[in-house]
Amino acid sequence: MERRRNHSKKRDAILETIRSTKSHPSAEWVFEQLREDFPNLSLGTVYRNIAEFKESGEVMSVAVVDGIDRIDGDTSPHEHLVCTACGAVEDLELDLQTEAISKQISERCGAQASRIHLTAYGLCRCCLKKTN
Amino acid sequence: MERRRNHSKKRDAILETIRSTKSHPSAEWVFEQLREDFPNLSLGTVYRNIAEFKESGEVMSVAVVDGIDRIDGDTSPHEHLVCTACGAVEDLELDLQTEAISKQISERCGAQASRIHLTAYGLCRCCLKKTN
DNA sequence: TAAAAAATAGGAATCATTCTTGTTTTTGCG
DNA sequence: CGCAAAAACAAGAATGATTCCTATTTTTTA
Repeated sequence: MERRRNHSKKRDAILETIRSTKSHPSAEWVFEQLREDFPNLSLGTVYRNIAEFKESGEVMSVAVVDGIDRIDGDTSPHEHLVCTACGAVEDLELDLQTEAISKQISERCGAQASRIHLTAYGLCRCCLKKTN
Repeated sequence: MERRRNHSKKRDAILETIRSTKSHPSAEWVFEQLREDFPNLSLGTVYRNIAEFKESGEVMSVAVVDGIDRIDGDTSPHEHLVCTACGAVEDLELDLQTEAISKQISERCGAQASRIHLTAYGLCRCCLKKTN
């Protein structure tokens, strides 16, 4: 039951902004980035479009840091590090056997996993340096 | 700088309730469970104590499902399944090489991971049956 | 038992997110 | 083109989980 979507400059810009960063932004951050190009952009529009992107699978949320949802425009399988000091969310590329994990879940629990998220919590390189 | 903690029946009961379930409850759920034994219990007290348990490492949050924080009184290393249909959070026991993963993170990113969370999203056994 | 410290109840405040409504933009069509 | 229907939007109100505040109660200490 796909609803037809009209073209929208703002929606395109929102998706482009999300895709062009590796910062795993919040809705607020996306909004701030676009404020210059679209002075009358509404934060609600950013939230609404992000929700739609999530439904269509173009964007996924990867973490909730300090109560704020952080999203990723890269939906290919990869993992994340959440820095418990500065709140940064970074990409990881581990050799995670997601197939084997899904199989284990199916066999042991009778459940069907559609996505496997691995999130490491700790100190990013920057914050680790500062503790020395 | 550990603050001295007095003894408190309610705090003990809150921790016991959290530890005695595998449902990975919300604060609200814990509150409801204790309402019978402590008719004048305050939801704020549950939140405050959960926050303290998190700080002391006795409890950890394992997922945010539909905007609600879900906690676990079992802080031993294990993984979770979040059912995208009914919102249940279940324990998994996978053969995850967390040591090797932490090592990879350190070598590739220079970061120091203190916890590795693996969360699978999909259909639990019950909800999977219903889709047949 | 009395004062000091800690914990709580109750309710107000916060704040990310969602919803509502009136307006603007886009699209399809004559 | 010009116009009506559909979709998208701005602005701000509403929601709801969580946190904060303060007066009261419980626990500890001596």
